Amino acid sequence: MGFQVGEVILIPTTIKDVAEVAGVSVTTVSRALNGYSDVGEETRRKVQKVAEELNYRPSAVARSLVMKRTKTIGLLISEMMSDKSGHHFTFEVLRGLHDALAKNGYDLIFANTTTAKQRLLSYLDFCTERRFDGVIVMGIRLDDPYVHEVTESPLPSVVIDIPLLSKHCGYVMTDNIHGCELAIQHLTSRGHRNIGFVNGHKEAEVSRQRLRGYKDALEKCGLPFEPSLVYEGDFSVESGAAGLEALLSANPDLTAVFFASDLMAIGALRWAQQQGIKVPGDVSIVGFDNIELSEYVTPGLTTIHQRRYEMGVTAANSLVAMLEGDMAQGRVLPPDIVIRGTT
Amino acid sequence: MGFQVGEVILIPTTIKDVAEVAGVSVTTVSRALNGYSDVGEETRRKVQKVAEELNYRPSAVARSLVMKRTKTIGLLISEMMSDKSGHHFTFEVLRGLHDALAKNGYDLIFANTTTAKQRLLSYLDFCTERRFDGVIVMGIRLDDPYVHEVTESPLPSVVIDIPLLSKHCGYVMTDNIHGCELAIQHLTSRGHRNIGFVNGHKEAEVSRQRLRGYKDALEKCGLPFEPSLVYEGDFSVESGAAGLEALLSANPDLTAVFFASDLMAIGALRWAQQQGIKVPGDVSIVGFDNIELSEYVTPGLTTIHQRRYEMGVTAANSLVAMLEGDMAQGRVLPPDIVIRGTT
DNA sequence: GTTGCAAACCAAAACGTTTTGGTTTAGACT
DNA sequence: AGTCTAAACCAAAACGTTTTGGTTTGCAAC
Repeated sequence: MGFQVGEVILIPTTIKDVAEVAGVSVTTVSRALNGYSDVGEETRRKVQKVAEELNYRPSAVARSLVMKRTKTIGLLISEMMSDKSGHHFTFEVLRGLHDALAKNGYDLIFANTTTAKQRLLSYLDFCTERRFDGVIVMGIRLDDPYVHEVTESPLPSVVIDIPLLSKHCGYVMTDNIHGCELAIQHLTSRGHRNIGFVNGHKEAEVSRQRLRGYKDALEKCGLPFEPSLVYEGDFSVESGAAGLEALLSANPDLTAVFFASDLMAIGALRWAQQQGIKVPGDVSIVGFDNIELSEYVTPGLTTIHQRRYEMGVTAANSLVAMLEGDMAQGRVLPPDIVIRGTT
Repeated sequence: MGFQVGEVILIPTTIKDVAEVAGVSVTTVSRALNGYSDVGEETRRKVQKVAEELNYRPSAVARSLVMKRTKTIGLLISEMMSDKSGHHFTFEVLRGLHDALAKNGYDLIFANTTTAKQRLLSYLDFCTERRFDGVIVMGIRLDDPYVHEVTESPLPSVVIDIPLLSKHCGYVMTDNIHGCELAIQHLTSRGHRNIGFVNGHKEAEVSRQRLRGYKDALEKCGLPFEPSLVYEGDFSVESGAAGLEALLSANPDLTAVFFASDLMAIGALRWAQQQGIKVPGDVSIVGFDNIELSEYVTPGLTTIHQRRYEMGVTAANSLVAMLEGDMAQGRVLPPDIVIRGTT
C-alpha cells in the first residue's frame, strides 16, 4: 500500500486518515476543506488543524477521476518549432502560456508530436488517454493530417499561427499582412523600389499570409509585383543566405530584401558580409519575428516584432475562457516595426 | 455523465462499454488488452476489435489511481532559467528531457516556481498533489529554501547544475572545472598573462565551480591569482559590459577576459566595440555555454561548449533508472572548447 | 467414475476523492 | 405535545481502471 515509485514507497496521507484522526466522516473533511457552509465552525477548524498536522494534500488524480476534469492542458508542438532553432520563437510563447495557465490553476503538459509517434497514437488519442481539458497547438504544418483530427474534435483547442475557427477551436496569431506592410512601407520610405522577398516554406500558413502581405503592400505603394523577386526558403539560416544569393544574381538592381523570418535574414546578412556586400550600403535587409538574436548581430537587424509572450497569454486565456463556456475566438495581435542598422 | 469541459461534454468509451459490447467482463477486457495469457485467442481478438471500433482509450487518470503511479515527471524551473533570456540554455535541455522521457512513456509537466507560489504551496506540496513519479530540478538558486525540501524528500529527483547527491536525489552537470581549464589554457597558449574573470552571481553553484576552475587553471599555468582580476556579475548582458569596464579600468594591462556565460561575454563584446576597443586586438574574450547566439555575433565568440541536449537526456535517463530501482547518481559531462573570432 | 489440472473466464475489492440524498438534533412556533 | 425548520453531520455511490482470489469447464490420468 502506498505510492510506488521505484523501490521507494511514498505514503501520502489520504482524506480517510484525516477523517479518522479528526473523528468525523470523509464527507465532512471534504466539505470542511472545500469551504462548504454545512459544517460547523468548530469542526472546520479541527479538520483544518488535523489536515495541516498530517500534511494532507488531496490527490489530484482521485479528484480528476470523480470531477471529470484534470485541470491539465496539452501542448502540441511539431518538430518544426521544437527543433534546435525553435527556441527563438517557441520559448517566449511557452512562458506566456504557462504563466496565464498557472494563474488559472491549469498545468501544462508537453506533448510534442514525437511523443505520440513513440506510442503509435494519434495526437487526439494521446490527448484522450491523458484526459486533457484542452489543447494548445503550435507550429503545425498545414499538411499534417493529425492536427486537424484534434482541431475538429470536440476537445477545446487554441491554435497558434493558423486561423482555424470552429465551435471548439480558436486561434491566436500576429497580423502578418500588416507586418509586411510595415516592412515594405519602411523600405519604400527609404527610397527602395526593387524589393525582394524571401519566404518560408509553403507548408506554413504564415508563409502564405506573408506572401499576400508582401504583394498587398507593394500594390499599396504603387510598385509592381515581380515573381522573380520572390524566393521560397524554409525559415532556416542557410536558406536565407541561399535566398539572397539567388535573388541578387537574378536581379542585379535589387536594393532591398524582406525576409519572412529573422533567422533567414541573419543568414543572408552573414553571407553578404562574407561576399563583401555592404549592408545596408549595397542592400538593405528587413526580417520578421524580432528574435533576441536580431539585436545582437552587427549591424542590428531591422525587423517586424511579434509579441510572443502576449501570444502565449492570449492563447491560454482564450482556452480557459472556452473551458468556462465562452465561444471560441480568433485573436489577431498587432506587430511593430523595430528599426535597427540593416536599413 | 461524461467528461465535462466547458459547456461541452466529451464521453470517452470506458472499459465497461467495451466489456458489454464484447460480451465479456471488464476483467477480461483489461487482461486481453494488456497482453495477459489467461485469455483465449478468440476472445482477445474479439475484444481488440470491439475496442478499436468503439475507439476505446484507457483513462490514464483511473489507471494512475489504482496503479499508484502517474507516469508524469514534474519540471521545476526557477525564474532564473525561465526568464526572457533563459531560453538559450533551458530550451535545449528541455528537448533532451522530453525526448528521453517520452521514449520511456513519461510525460513532462511544467511547474516553474511561480506555479507553486500562485497557489501558496511549497514545490513539494505541489508535487505531492499532482502525484508526480519524479522531479527534474533546474536552475535553482542555492539559497532557495524550498528546493531542498524537494531534493531531501523521498520523491525521486535529479538536479541539473547543482551536485546534490543522496538516496533519492541525483544530479547532472558539466565539468565546470575542466571547462575553465580549457579556456585559460587556450588563452595562455596565445600568450596572455593577465587574464580577468567575470563570474555569475554567487547564488549559483556553477559560479562557485567556475571561480574555482579559474583559480585552479591559473595555478596550473603558473600564473598568480589576483582578486582584482575577478568581477562578480549576474549572467546578464549588461553585467558583462559592466564587468569588462570595471576590470579594464582597474587593470589597464589586461589582455584577456574569461566570462562565466556567453551572454555576459556578448555584452562585453558590444561594449568594447562601442568604445573602440578592438576584439581580439586589444582584448581577447572567451565565454561559457556556447549558446546559439555566440556563433552569430561578429566576431564569433570563442567559448566553452556545454552539451545541453545531452544534459537533458542524461538527467531523464537517470531519473527513469531511479524509478526502476537504481541508485541515484551524479553524472558529469565533459565540455569542449569552441574557438572562434574573439581570441 | 473419481481425481487432478490447466485453460478461460469473472465478481468484487481497491485506489482517493466529490456528491447525493439522506438522518439526527435542537430549538421555534403552534 | 406536536410540528416544522435549520444546522450539522454522514453512509454510500460514483468515477474507470487493475488485481486478487476465486469458479467453471473440459479433458487426461488413474
